[in-house]
Amino acid sequence: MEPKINIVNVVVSTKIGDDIDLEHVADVLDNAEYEPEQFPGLVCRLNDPRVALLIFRSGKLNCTGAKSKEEAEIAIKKVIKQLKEAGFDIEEDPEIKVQNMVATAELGTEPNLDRISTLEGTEYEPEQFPGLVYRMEDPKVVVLIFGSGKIVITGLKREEDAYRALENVLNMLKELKEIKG
Amino acid sequence: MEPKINIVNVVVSTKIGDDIDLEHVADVLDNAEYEPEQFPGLVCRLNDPRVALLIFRSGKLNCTGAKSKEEAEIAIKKVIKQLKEAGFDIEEDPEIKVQNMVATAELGTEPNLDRISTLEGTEYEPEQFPGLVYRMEDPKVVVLIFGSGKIVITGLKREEDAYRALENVLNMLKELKEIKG
DNA sequence: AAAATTTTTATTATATATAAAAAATATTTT
DNA sequence: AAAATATTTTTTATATATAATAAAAATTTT
Repeated sequence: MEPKINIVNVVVSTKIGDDIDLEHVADVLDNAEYEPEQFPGLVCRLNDPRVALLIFRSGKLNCTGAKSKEEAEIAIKKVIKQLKEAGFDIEEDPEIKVQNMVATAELGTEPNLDRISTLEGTEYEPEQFPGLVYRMEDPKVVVLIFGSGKIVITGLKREEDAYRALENVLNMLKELKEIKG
Repeated sequence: MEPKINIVNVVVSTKIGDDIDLEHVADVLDNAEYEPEQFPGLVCRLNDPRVALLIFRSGKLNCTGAKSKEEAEIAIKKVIKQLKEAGFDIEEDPEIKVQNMVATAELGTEPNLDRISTLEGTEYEPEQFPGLVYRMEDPKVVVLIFGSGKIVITGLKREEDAYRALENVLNMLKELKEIKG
């Protein structure tokens, strides 16, 4: 039985133009919110795919909330189409880079967080936050481990690293004799 | 369609004896916790029915967490049986009084809490607590109204008052034109 | 004399912590 | 004054606590 990894959030960035008039964009994009004194980026929310896009005056763009890089690309294409139709000078097929992914997984056992917290690279303050924070070196990600056995892996650039990170956590539990080898 | 009321908690009180040695009770009752410097009552938790009983030196007893008066009675009978078997001088069939009931219900609409908060008898401080507090005069209960349309009625002595309280809230919404009359 | 202690229960917003990009502003350190 | 961080926003899973409500009991503290 293969360990199951669920990608729950993908953050990507790209560049769709130069010196974009965000006030103008706010008028032509229907789900746009632009409050420059609060944040320099314009926020645009799509329902399908369900994501949030941040567009900056520089032409740089972030997309958050997608379940895959492909989903983020579809969302970005949608916004590009709308902006081109409104007459903006926009890059049609920009290079999209994954900046972060968040994954969830299950350990299949209920770990003793107090025992794990004796290891290096871990932080565990249950009255501040119920999850143990494990900063892994290779792959360079952060894993949140919960008493339920559920874990959250974040800081991912590639999906395959989620499997390596989960393997590392399982091996760590074996060494702590939390799981039979 | 009849409005649906769910009784989620019933608190009852009774008196099962006089001058009870709680230290002794703590020894013979298996799920008992007795920490007199923390609280003068002995706490006993049952799994079936799932309730908590507080027993006091005076012989007075509270039962919380039951879903009905009958469930509370069954729980109390169970504890009485155990205490009698341990040799305590205990009342076998004491009078049980409902002191409080908590009910939940649904309004069937998502109310505007800000508008309701203009009415007398209401308190609404969303950053302190998300529910609006409505102190009703007749029946004398407190209703918590949430933005989801779910409500909590507490301070109930009789189940029928829950229906009257719900009716009152629905009428109030009609007058505020939150619901079509 | 009044308030806190404990127990139960539904309700739900918010805070807590994690990573990452973007750019503008606000502190902080040099 | 200049350079260097920190905060702002967005998303997402995870899971705790806390906020307020009523009621009884008896003890301690205010």
